[in-house]
Amino acid sequence: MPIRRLRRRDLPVDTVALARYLIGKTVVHDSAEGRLSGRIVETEAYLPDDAACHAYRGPTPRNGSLFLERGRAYVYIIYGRYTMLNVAGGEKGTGTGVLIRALEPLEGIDIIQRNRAGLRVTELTRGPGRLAQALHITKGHDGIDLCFDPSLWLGSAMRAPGKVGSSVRIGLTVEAHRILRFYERGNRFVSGPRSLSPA
DNA sequence: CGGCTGATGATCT
DNA sequence: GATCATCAGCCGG
Repeated sequence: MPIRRLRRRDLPVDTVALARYLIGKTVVHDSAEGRLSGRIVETEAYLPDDAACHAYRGPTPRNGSLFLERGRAYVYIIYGRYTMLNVAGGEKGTGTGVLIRALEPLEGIDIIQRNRAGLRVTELTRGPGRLAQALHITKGHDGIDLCFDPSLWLGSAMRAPGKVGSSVRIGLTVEAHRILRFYERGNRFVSGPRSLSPA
């Protein structure tokens, strides 16, 4: 299966549908060191009526990318050190998106490991902070168009996704009951406690 | 494996 | 000044 760039019209407008759609798809970073890529195995949806969504209280300098057309990257830093990659969703101006929570490494694992000595392969891209570090994604990518950017982009599935499970989202203190997290069942690169992600 | 905790700085009020 | 869409390290079972 050759990889193909996802077009904007491929992306479902509904954010929950987008979060499910992205399972199995590919994140590609054609970096100066070579191609770094991974298969998306876990996502979370953040909705307009959702107090956990960064856009919930309206636009600010940080969250502006969530209000762009779907397929734009929303990249921000949490806890002063971890970078989070999101895909903006919905119609332009809505303020909604999907957090990429875990990847299965595809290409560039040697480059990734060179910078993360001592970490097991399964730890490299398990979790949103880790995957951004592994693929060398930085706040400089905030706002770029993942449907057109030459360096960071979304690709078609290299392998068809397995069954998709769902659960509450991880790490939230508000809206903690909503079932808006999606993951590929049985995939060992999925983050969080095993009890949240039954095969 | 699961649970707990401290680190750490950008962001917003 | 408070709040975090997290993680690594450490400990117990």
